[in-house]
Amino acid sequence: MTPPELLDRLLEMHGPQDWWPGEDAFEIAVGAILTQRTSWRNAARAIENLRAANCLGIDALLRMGEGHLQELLKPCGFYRVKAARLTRFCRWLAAHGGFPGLGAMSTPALREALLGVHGIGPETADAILLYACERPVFVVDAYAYRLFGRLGLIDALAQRNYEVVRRRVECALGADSSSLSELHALVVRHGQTFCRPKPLCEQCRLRELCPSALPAHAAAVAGRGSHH
DNA sequence: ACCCAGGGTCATA
DNA sequence: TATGACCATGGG
Repeated sequence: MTPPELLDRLLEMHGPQDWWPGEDAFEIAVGAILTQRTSWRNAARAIENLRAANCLGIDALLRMGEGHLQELLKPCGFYRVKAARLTRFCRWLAAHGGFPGLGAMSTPALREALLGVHGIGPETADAILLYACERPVFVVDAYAYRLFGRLGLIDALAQRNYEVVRRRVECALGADSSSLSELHALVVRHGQTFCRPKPLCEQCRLRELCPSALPAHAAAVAGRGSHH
């Protein structure tokens, strides 16, 4: 199974996902930082706190005290580190002239610059690049490692290598930001519904994606018959 | 009382 | 290089 085929299958199963949930580029970037190892539900609560406090903007966010910011971020967890990360990102963004100022940078240069901001790692950087800047990069997350690994789409040796997985998908799909954003959104959706950390009986769905995946578990499911 | 969630950094071996 | 600890809240 190739990434384009996977995209087609996931689209059939779940339909278009309409990502990223965010009004503008800045809000999308804020969400990318706040949802680190955190459910979107909780990240959204923190974003709504910022909006209600009229602080969902680069200048307003930089003007408020760190303590106040931490209070608003509490619902999304890790609120002290996330307040610091958000502040550092805003300072960096302001120094580059906001999102319009980023347009002059090439995608590789912009990616390196984002990775240079303390608290922004590969996944957060790529989420900002793809969904806020609409650059053609693929966002690799825990769901992607899990699903790709179970599908045998990536070899076992490279299963935890971010760059290897990212390059593989980007080469297969091409520099098409809409396909790349749709695939990442679908991988998340599929992971939240069917591709759980610990295999459950919904692996029936996984077999639809790749009949040769998980032979042992597939056999167990077949032996038990259909659930649901 | 567990496990999980749209990561990243730091200390240690 | 590769694990483990840590950050912290909310839902199932």
